[in-house]
Amino acid sequence: MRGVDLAQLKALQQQYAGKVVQYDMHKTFSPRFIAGGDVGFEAQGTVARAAMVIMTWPELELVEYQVARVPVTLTYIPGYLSFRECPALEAVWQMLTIKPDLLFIDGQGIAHPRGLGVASHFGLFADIPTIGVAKSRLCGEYAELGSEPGSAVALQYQGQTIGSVLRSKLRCNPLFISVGHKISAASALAWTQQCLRGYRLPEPTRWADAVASNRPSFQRWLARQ
DNA sequence: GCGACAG
DNA sequence: ATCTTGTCGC
Repeated sequence: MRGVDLAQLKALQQQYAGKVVQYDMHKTFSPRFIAGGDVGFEAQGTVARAAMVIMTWPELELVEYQVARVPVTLTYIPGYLSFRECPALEAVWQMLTIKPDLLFIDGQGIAHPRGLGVASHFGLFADIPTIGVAKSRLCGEYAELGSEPGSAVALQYQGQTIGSVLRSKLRCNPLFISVGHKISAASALAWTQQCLRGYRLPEPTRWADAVASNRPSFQRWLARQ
């Protein structure tokens, strides 16, 4: 699962990062469908399992989900996650009957050493607005965060603000929100907050994770269908 | 050289 | 990410 030249992937990241759009293409857009994407692994890490869920806005009701399994081509290397997960995400994306207007991806967007986390990389591929929602930090520094849900501080890296650190839920570790593609930093944070429903993760990401891991919450949803 | 390091 | 039971705190 190696055989690849990291210097070459690094050059690709620098090239792709220059194509990322960090502002709202449609200032007043009101999405009809919002999606969530997540990737898990099985068979001792040799197979990537990507899940994507489609939810209505503003109800945030699950209306479609798909799962794709693809052979892994690269081991996990911090900073190169997108090359490991994008093939599987691209596979589920093709399976979707409904294409979303906005997509949340589990992982960093531009909050990456070279500005190309998986949310940005996949956003360029799908060519739609994407937001990166990571459960931990890859790079950057940030000031102490308030304990109240909703409090947020800037994530800075080399003198630049690359994202926000958001306390989405009381007594829970914060989320690292960043622009994926075709959206502004302010919108990325605002849409994340608008998709919160009492849990640490915004609904799209939470359900994508539930589907990818076949969690009880998803099983109950299936039974009610 | 040493420590950090999305999922 | 994944392997996995109980357990501490609200």
